[in-house]
Amino acid sequence: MAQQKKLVEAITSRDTDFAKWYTDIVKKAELADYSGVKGCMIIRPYGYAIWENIQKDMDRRFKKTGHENVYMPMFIPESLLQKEKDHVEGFAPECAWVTIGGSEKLNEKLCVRPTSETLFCEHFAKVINSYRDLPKLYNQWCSVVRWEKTTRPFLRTSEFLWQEGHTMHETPEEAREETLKMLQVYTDFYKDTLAIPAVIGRKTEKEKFAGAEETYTIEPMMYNGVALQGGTTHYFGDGFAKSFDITFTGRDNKLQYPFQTSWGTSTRMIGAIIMVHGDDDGLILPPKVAPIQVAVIPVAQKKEGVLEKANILKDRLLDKDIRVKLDDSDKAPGWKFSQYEMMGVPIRLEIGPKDIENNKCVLVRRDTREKISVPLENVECAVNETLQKIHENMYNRALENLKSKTYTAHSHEEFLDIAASKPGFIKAMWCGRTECEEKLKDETGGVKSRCIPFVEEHISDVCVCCGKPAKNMVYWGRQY
RNA sequence: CGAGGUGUAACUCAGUUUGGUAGAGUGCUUGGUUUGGGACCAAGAUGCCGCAGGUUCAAGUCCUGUCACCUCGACCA
Repeated sequence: MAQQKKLVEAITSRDTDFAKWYTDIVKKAELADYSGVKGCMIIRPYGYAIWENIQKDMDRRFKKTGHENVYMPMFIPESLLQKEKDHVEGFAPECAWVTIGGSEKLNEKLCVRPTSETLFCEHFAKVINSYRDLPKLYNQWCSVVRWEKTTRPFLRTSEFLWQEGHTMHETPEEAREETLKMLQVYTDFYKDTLAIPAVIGRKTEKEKFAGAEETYTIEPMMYNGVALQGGTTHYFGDGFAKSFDITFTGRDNKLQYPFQTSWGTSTRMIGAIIMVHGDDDGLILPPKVAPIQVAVIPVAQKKEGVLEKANILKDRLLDKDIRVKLDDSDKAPGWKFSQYEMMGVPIRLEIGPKDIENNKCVLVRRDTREKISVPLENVECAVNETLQKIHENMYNRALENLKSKTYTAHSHEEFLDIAASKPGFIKAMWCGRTECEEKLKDETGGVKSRCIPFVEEHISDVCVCCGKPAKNMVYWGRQY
């Protein structure tokens, strides 16, 4: 019992103070550290390894859908950024500028990219000449800078790592299809790799991306009922193409403007993993991105044969491409148990003299804490099956949380009541006017429209705010 | 940008009221005993007290300035 208490003291309980719990985990699981520049973080090896696994998986999905990786410069000349009016208005407040090179003041100041639409457009203008050059399906892995006022590790940092896809198409239909296709790629990735369910749909006029015609979003719900915009895809029409004078000769031998999309996800996903899956004992990592999938903990490791058996176990799992770590440091086993739980390692294998005697080892699941005795000859099989089960259980648990914290508001009064008392998503009808969104946000102290889902339910005939005829059913909620 | 808070060992912090040898716990190093849920004994190492000025015989402590970070708001594709 005394031991148990110590464990709990290590991290703030997530029900007591979710924000504190979050930063405790980031630090104690060694995901990231603060740096000397406000809002910038150091992504530590363990955190970066998660990002590498995310990258690997996503990149495979991008390649499979025909995309190529490129790299654009990190600086955008002011004149280039200003070519598209809505875009520059949206981003100007959060740009960082370079005004001096060496000791010389620059003739034109350079923006450190907050996103790369303008750079891609400038390049597209050069390389797209004929319908035969289309589609262009590009993606870039890089970091971007947005001068944020309030920052939090992974969720909102001044500089963050991300991928941004930029594509050009011959027709609006094809570009729209791409926009939705990539939203689906994101949704599949969240579900199949991160074990995170989400609400997906279209952003309202007020919430859409600067310069976009349509913005789509994937909105997972954190444990505490708060939404996180987990990824977005945008359909630009030919707006940027016209601003940047990107033209091609069509099949009809006439000059035309191509249709454009962009889409992005960032290291913020690591924040989502923490906040969707974690518990009071620390991180719980989805097996597919966990840098360590199995921690082998020898017990009484100085006794003859223990380390030897543990090493054999490790090698056998390595042979099956399982990411495994054998911890043979001289820390006490109990310390190691807690440590790997804190770090969210999906499976722990304990092996000690008692096990060896019986030709077994103890397999412990991080998600349920269930302990299973496994015959040594079945280890590979048991581990693989359990990893799969953990993934499914994590997804189902998160889905249950999302469902149980989604409410329906039939009236204005009910909307305000839910917003005040129940953290989560609210489904409610909306007339389509921005002023109603603003009013609801003011009245509730921050509840905003999340998205208009692809399949809308009919809750009532009128807007939950103004009582005028309703156009859409909207998901509402607070966000990070 | 507003309000509040914090800067002292690797970490968490005490010491600041009332100026007088730089502290504790954890961690780290070495040796030994241990090992199935954060072990124990012994011996060690570790300081620009955020930074810059000032007052004083004497400053972690008082004064002025400055920088950084944290929390909460406002803002945030």
